[in-house]
Amino acid sequence: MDNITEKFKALADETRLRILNLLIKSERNLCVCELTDALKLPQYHISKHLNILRNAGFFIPEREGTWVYYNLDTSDSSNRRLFDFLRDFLTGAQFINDYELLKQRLLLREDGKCVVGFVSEEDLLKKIQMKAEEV
Amino acid sequence: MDNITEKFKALADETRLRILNLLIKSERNLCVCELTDALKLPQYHISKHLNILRNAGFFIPEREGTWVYYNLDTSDSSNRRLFDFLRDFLTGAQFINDYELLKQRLLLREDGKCVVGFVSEEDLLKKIQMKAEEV
DNA sequence: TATTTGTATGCGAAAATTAGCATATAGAGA
DNA sequence: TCTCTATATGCTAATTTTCGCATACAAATA
Repeated sequence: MDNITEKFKALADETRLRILNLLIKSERNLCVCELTDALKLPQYHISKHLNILRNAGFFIPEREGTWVYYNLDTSDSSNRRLFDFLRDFLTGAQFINDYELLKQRLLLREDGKCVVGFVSEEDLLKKIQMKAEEV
Repeated sequence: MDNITEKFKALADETRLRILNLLIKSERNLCVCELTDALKLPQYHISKHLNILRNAGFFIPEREGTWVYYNLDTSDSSNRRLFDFLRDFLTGAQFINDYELLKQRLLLREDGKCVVGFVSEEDLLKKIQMKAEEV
């Protein structure tokens, strides 16, 4: 299969576009549990789609302890162009909502790192409030 | 399904990328028999994929007698961006070969219109030669 | 109206993809 | 070493997509 065909096949799935949406808009690496919480899908579901995107050459994961962070691979110029292209088109309500939830979830990071595991949406607000009170 | 997801699904097939490749590079409308001959696939195969691309909003067909010409819809700005993007990435050997064959096939046009039906690759050279001798 | 030709489509089989569940792996810490 | 937590994967069923064939449709021509 042609390389570009494989890339487009990787893009032809709503979950995978939702994952890329979060990585593109947040402009930072994200760990699996953050993605899982933001998209509210089973963790194995996220892991599998991440693997498909990785095979298509969109990113290389980095392990840090038990956490694995996914970064967009912007060293490749065709990837950069594709991500720029995507950024302007991931405008649907779903994509916006996902990113809003992710931004909340990222408030729980400490020193730029994820320090909690899976957090349900209802626990998220409580934790954020607790964190705010700590300071 | 999100609109952009549908567009990417439409792009996630080698035959459909090969069709778009021909329309993008030739920068002109193409009829079904020209596409069929250039890609050397069954006519029903081409028609079905054309239909999928049409539903994704990439073009609107125009009938002229029994012929149907497919044009890229460049009135839509997101389409234009997408086609520009694609042009630079449809560089595989298959895409180049397809376009070379199409260029040959287009030599049989008269007054910018397709006037023959299906032509096998071996008949193509003969017809081109006959045409050259006519003049 | 009958025929020819270019194009489109209905339908079942085959192939590819995705979802769901259970479970495995990897690393940190007790 | 045992446990806990974050992540990955094997397997099967379900869903979706594609293929292949036959045939239908549309327009031109006789």
